[in-house]
Amino acid sequence: MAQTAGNIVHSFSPLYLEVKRLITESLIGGEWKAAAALPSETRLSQRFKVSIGTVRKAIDELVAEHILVRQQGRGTFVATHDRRRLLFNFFHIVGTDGVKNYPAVETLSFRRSALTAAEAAKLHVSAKDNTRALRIRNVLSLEDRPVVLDDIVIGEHMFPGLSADIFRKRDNTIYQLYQTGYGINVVRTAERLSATLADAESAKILGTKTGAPLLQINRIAYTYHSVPVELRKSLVNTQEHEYFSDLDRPAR
Amino acid sequence: MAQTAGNIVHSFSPLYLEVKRLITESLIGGEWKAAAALPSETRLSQRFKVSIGTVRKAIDELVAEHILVRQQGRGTFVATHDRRRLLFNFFHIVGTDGVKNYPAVETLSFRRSALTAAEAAKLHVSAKDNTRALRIRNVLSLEDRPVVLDDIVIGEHMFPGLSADIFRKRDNTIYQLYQTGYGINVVRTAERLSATLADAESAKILGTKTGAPLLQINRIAYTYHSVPVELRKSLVNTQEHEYFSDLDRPAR
DNA sequence: AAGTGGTCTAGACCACCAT
DNA sequence: TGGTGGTCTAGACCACTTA
Repeated sequence: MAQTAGNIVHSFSPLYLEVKRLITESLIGGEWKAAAALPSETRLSQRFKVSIGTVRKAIDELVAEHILVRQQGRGTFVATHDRRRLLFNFFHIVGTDGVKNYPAVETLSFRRSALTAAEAAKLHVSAKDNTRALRIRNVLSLEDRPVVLDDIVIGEHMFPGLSADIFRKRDNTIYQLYQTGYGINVVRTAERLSATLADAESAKILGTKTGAPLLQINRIAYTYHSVPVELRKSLVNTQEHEYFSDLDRPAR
Repeated sequence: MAQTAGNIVHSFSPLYLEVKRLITESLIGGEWKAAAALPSETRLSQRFKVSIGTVRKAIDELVAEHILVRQQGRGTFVATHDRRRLLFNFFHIVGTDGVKNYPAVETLSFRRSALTAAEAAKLHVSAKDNTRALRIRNVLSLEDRPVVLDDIVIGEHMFPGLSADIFRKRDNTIYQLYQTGYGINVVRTAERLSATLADAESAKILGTKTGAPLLQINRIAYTYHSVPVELRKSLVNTQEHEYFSDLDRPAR
């Protein structure tokens, strides 16, 4: 990394991406935990032996990806999965009137069982690892009415010791628990949506009728390097709520 | 704009945002048409009497918003609404297997009628303007099978002279027609999704049964300064296709 | 007052494209 | 070869937060 202008080794990639990679690796390694301040840009530029502008460009990208948060005058921090971030980045349900609210989560069940072959493939778990699945079913309510039925599947190996008790007693978001309890930072999700009909069970839970139309969301949540962490199937009663997709940058 | 470091007037906003604003106004004014090259960054920096870095920062944002496209060694261009961009930025339907294809569009009807009060409000049209609506119904097919039923509503005043003939005979995307034919550049959309049931008419068009679950997408398309341009209601048969929402940056 | 991020400048050089 | 965008540096100064 001891490169100056006119002396770029350039095996392949620009310096700032290399710096970004190093910062990312430190994040993965746990050098800076959730909500912690990174060293100042000046210090980072000394550490990596690059100019401050190069550090800024690396951090720019991590901020754009919502992995880091800058606060002028205070510092640069590891983004946390608090309620605010959930609402802005990971929870895409709003009232038909456009109002966004934080959902109340009730855990209906917490079970362990085998991963199916399809699940193992999506979670990049080798079938011969015999990894088991944690299966968590939650109901999300808005204004005291059930709106979303979530079925979460995570690999047991990534969350050693996670129990129903720990899960229920967390005092923040689920991804916050992943982040602070297991060092797993969800940085991106991919979702596929379709329309389906409520079966008897989901209809009952969501307070609607069998055969009512439901929005189905299949989500894969990823941590750094696009490593899959969680599968989640959501069934949404869209009678009074909708899924919004404003493709980033809400206010321009 | 004759500001140098240490002599910033700073009524309120940073220089690069002012430059961005000026570039945007030139885009709105039609100084650079679709696919046209902007002046080089050097020339722009001379024109605005700022450093090249400041111009770059302004353009950075416009590129992030997909309004401009940079090509190293060639120049910076006004992004066009070609099929490629449609597929990556505005068409969110993929096969259940994840395959993305460009849809074939068939126009079922092209009508003129009054705007409803709700539509006028969403299009920021004053009720007393008596603006009429163009209502266009399209079926989008993938692999020769109908998948999406689109109902488009646009204000007649923004598209003077647009006829069914012109609409049908365009040889590119619909937003391309807006852009090159009427100088209206769609730069952003907001979508709200819900699940619904097919009525007899939509079921027939989409080749499914009455009462089948359909994904409904209500879109508002905006041009610069968040001015609404188009309302679009899409009904999607999600038997073999899905809506994807990968929140920007697909590959990280 | 000291420290942090944010803006702006100026200049050198690299990577890529068209001719 | 000349022009374009892309990277990197160095330094000055502004805006904001904390103490």
